[in-house]
Amino acid sequence: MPELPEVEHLRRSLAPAIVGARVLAVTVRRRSVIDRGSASFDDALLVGRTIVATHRRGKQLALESDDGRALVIQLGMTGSVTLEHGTPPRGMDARHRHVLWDLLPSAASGDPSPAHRWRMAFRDPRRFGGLTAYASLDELERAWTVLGPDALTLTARELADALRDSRRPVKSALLDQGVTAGVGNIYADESLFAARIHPLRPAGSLGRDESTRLAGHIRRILRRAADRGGSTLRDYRDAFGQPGSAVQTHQVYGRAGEPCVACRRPLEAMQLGGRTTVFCPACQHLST
DNA sequence: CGGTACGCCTGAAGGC
DNA sequence: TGCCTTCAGGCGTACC
Repeated sequence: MPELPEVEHLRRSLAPAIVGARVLAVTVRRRSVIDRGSASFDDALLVGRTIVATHRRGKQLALESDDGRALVIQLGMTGSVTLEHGTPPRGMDARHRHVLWDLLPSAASGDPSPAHRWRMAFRDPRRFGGLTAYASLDELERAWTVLGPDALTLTARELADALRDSRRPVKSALLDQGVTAGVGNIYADESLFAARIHPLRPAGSLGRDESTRLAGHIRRILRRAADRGGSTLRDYRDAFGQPGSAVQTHQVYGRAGEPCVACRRPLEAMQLGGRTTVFCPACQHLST
């Protein structure tokens, strides 16, 4: 389930290959995954344009074209973007490959013969993800105003400001993309465990030292996971089909009933806002 | 405001 | 082996 580290690693693996590349053509297999606004499919999907940059805010990935358009890719639960040269890798069953771009890398700009073409594929079996087209970077920026500060660079002050005056459980606040963008179920549990804060703690009850500690752990855990290529539970793959290894560093997620790495008592699971939440009832405190 | 539930979707996994 | 149920959860929306 892609969260910020998975999207950031995908961006890093994608960017060197697609920045500078020209979109020669696009194949749309399933129109419903695309929100193109008033644009045509070709315009929305950057046909004929050169990709000049990649951007990311939270879990959203954006491709910027040379005419100032932006295409946002959201992976949802099971989305992936892969780069292929020739035939698609095994396991990429066709019915979930919704959009295919034929790309001509900048290095081959003078020779558009098939030997130099790459194909970028958006695949998403469950279709919780999708593509959204923006006619300008201003429009993209406006859309992103609903997102809080990016979790990878979240400051203690930003987190404290966002949590203040809120009585909802701190984990619910972390999952709110308007509080900070990029934290999902896995890294919310991991960050709260690292900070020794109980998921049910009212967000506004965190002391200054606690919110500072929490912000630090969020940044550190997300950065390390991104550097490890993200958490591959089942679906996640980077642009070249490689899984990430961050799962090995998880201390609570997926470990309910197993001993806490700190105190050896069994980790507990509960439902919070419909999400499975794993925590250590001994190490993570319900009050200051 | 917050919380709860639901719908969207498919595939993996477990029970029988 | 195969059928059925349950679970996974990002995100938008309805409703209390």
